[in-house]
Amino acid sequence: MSVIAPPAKPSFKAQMLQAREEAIVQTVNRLLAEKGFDAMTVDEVAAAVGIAKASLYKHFPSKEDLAAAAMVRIMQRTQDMLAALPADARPIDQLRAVVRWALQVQLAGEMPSLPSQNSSLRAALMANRGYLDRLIAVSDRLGGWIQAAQAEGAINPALPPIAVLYTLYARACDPVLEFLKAGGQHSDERIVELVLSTCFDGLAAR
Amino acid sequence: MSVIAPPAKPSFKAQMLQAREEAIVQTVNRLLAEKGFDAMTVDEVAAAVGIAKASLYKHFPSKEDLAAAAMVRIMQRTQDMLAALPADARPIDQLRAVVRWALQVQLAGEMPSLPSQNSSLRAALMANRGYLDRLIAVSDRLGGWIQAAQAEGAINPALPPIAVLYTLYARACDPVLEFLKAGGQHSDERIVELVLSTCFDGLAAR
DNA sequence: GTCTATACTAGGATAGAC
DNA sequence: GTCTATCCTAGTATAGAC
Repeated sequence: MSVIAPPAKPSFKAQMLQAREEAIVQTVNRLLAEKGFDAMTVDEVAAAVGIAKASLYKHFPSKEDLAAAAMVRIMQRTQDMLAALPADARPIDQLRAVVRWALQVQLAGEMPSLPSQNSSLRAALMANRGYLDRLIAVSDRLGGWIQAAQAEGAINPALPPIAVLYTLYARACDPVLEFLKAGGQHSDERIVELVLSTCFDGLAAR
Repeated sequence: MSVIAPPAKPSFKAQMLQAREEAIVQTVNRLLAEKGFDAMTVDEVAAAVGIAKASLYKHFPSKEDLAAAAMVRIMQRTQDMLAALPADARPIDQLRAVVRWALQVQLAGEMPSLPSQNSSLRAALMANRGYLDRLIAVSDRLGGWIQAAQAEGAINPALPPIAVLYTLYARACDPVLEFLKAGGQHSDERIVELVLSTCFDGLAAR
């Protein structure tokens, strides 16, 4: 141990480092949303960030770790978003707000798609404590609202809560948004409301 | 032109050829459902069929053509299924029957996932007449039922028909089924009914 | 920690004999 | 039309100088 006391604030150099890493992760997040893990190449990431590929590997030991960092980031953003919700709203409204936010993130091109079952990314994520902890925290929060909403009859009580949870996650990455946006006939706000409507109210008329 | 008249029936050799190609396409279809286009390798296909990779390329000029053949096949199966529906049912019931069938196909591991926006497969499909024609035919059929169902108030008339159509296509590949199946808590029949319910009736209680 | 240059591998596609 | 053997590109990862 050094006798010199460490500085209370991170050094300028460390701040630069962290800023660079944040820029990298942000780029990866966007590319994951655009093309998915397999189609995204490390060359591409390096070019977009504006550094050499070898430099990337000084920050992250593999492509999987690179992507995992972006996945941790989006889960963290989700947790932050949940924490910022007004605590006194009805559970069903909390859930609608969460889904609305996720749809907006997706339309902004910032929502990485769900890693497919046998992707090497899936294995990396399931071994990543930072990711798993956040995923569980988010799921617990949503699960609480789901059960509360079912108890007060705002969500169909015949549905297993886990099925509702999966449905919400899936809607956050729903390809329908991409299709509707490509059609170009509706504004982003309208697309969000359409998908929200089909998710909570279904296709059938009430 | 030969003076000899061609045989009215395809030769034994031609039948063998077609049978082999059908076996190939069936294998490709299964692998596309399991892993998707990018993760599926041609080596894998060849091994599963039990022939050399070079032989595959005698039948199909590229990996994209291989996959396209499987996509044409699933669209053809869809058309056949539509043709077999009783003509006198209500439009909403026709739509429910189609989605139920698609969900069953997915649970059977025979539904290739939607090709993502920038996949090389997408380009190949959009240049493939056999695929496009079938896609359009199916979409027209479904579109007719959607509008009829809206006219009689069985589907929410506030939804643009195209949004309903995209939603139905997306549900046919919904990752929720995979998740619920992996959970192992529900039978296949129950999973189908759950997803059908969330699709048509939504999450909110009636 | 950044770079240039390179090693290594997976995977799509082809040559050429039979 | 099937095979074995090979080519070639793309893409992950690393070496080594500064």
